[in-house]
Amino acid sequence: MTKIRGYELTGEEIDKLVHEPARLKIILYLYTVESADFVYLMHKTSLSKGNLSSHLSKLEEAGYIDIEKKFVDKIPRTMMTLSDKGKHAFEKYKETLITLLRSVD
Amino acid sequence: MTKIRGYELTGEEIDKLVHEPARLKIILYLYTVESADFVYLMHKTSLSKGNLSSHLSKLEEAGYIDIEKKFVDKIPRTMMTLSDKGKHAFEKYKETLITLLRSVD
DNA sequence: TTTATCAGGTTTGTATCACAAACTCATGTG
DNA sequence: CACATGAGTTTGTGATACAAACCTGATAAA
Repeated sequence: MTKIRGYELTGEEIDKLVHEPARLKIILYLYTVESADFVYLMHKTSLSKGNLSSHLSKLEEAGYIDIEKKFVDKIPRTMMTLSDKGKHAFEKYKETLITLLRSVD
Repeated sequence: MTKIRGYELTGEEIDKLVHEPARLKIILYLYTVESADFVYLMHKTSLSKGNLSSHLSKLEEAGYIDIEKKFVDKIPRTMMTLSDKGKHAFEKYKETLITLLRSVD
């Protein structure tokens, strides 16, 4: 851990990928549900299609979610699942943030 | 609370002004310390001068902190204090976020 | 069959914002 | 004086959140 003139930085760093409210919502839902489609997530998070799409791409790039594109009755259906990496990232983030917030008590 | 086709948004909204990690650190320190100068905050948060300065301005604009410029032995000294509004904002943010994070348990 | 419509996404454009480099301005110091 | 140093502020830039416009394939209507 870096030190600056004897002052420490606040322990753990915040994972910005999880921290962003839009993505945090997505992750929260996926964490409990295990698998959800695009439209469901859109309603649950109240994000626009475009916005949701780009956040999902970012999460996928980071390996936090897996995206599987199926066809159900010839209608495309995109299913999102939180990967193990994503789960761990969220759990760590949760720890970090709660600790940080509780540190004032 | 807004509803979209029967789906609810996640209760409380996240205060982005507090949410930003750099500002969250600042607020956390001010919350416990009640009053701190610029240089102290710089070291504690490990932010650059420029960065710290602009975050402080934003917090001041929002009325979350009070900035008082004094001279101590002819050296300028800027003291920051968390206002009541800022305290409440933080407390609400803390509640909101912990609730949100705990909601998966 | 051609045209329109719609569902399910993706790509593009833009406004905002975090951050650091460069600047300001006053005060020591040789 | 010239130069450095401390304490911030302003400016410039790259990243990013968001929505508007676009795309692509399936069904509906003419």
